[in-house]
Formats: sequence, C-alpha cells, structure tokens
Amino acid sequence: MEDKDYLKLIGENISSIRKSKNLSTNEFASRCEMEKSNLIPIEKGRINVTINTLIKIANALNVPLDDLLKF
Amino acid sequence: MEDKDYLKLIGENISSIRKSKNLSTNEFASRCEMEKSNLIPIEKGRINVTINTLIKIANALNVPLDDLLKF
DNA sequence: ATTTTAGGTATGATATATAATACCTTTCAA
DNA sequence: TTGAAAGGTATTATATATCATACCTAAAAT
Repeated sequence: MEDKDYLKLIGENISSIRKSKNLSTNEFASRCEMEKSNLIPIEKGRINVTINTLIKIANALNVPLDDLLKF
Repeated sequence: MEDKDYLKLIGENISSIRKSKNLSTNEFASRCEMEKSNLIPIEKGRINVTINTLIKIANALNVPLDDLLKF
C-alpha cells in the first residue's frame, strides 16, 4: 500500500469519527487546539501528519490512537 | 501523558524491536531507506515522527504499525 | 596494531507540517 | 433577506522533519 493511501484512510477515519460525534470542523479544531485550515486537509489525506498531531486528534475525539489507524 | 512521553515510548518500541531482530542501525537505516542520523534520534524519542516515517519503519521491521504504538 | 563495525553526534540544506488569518459558498434559522 | 454557521480553500510565516554528509568513540575482529 502506498503512503498516500494510508494518509487517505487515516483522514477518512478521523472524519467519520468526528461526524459520528456530531462535531463541526470548527468545534473539532478548537478542541484540538489546532487550525481548521490544517485539520481539513488532514481529513482529506493531503498531509503527512505527525504523531503529536494524531495524539491531539485522538484526545479531542476521545478515542484511542489505534482507532485513527485502522486500515 | 505528555507528547514527549509518547515519542519516548515509540522510540523505545522501535529500538527494542530492531534489537530483537538483530539489526544494526546501519542495516536498519538502509532497509528504511532513511538516514541513520535521523533514525537514531527517533529511537531516542527526540523527533516528532510523521506517519509516513512510522510506516517505513514498521515495514522495515516487518511488524504491524500498532507494534510501534503500544503505550 | 590496524581495520571494521556499531552506536552516536553535529551541521547545513531542503521540504513540508502547522499557525494565523482571511476569504468563499451554501444552507438554514431569525 | 439577513446573518450565522457549516465546509472548504489560499496564502504567508515559522518551526521542524528529513536528507546528506562528515565526524567521533568504543569494542570487536583480523
């Protein structure tokens, strides 16, 4: 599997968990203490996220890190 | 748990798996197609690795990504 | 004794993740 | 019929991940 594919899957995981918790991108960004302009491309799989960012996201979504990395 | 702690744990995971497979840092770096000068600080938990790098590492070690992220 | 090999550090260059801000469009409630 | 609130994009700036290379020390191998 290509790197890009992993990023896309991670983005989809994040996006679908966020939606399942009824969080807007704004609310989500504020919980992550990150910029929406950075989070949306992450959900689209356009950014090669760092582990610290993934941890922030997992915390904001209140899920274990593993949930973001299911392939 | 602090970000730094996660990085340290991930580094320890990587280091101990590498050693358990009897890989030198040079051989490891070459399998990752990465620089040793970047991998050693990762093992020390000094670098906020990206997902693509973690995936390269997991592939080089022939373990699932999850194995690097056990806390 | 000399050479390898292994772990490790230092440094300058380049690519890119993230911040910060502004803006656009559509939808829907007031 | 306006004006929030939603998803999304664009851009500039800053921090830092990764590359590329050179170098050091200690321990083993020859």
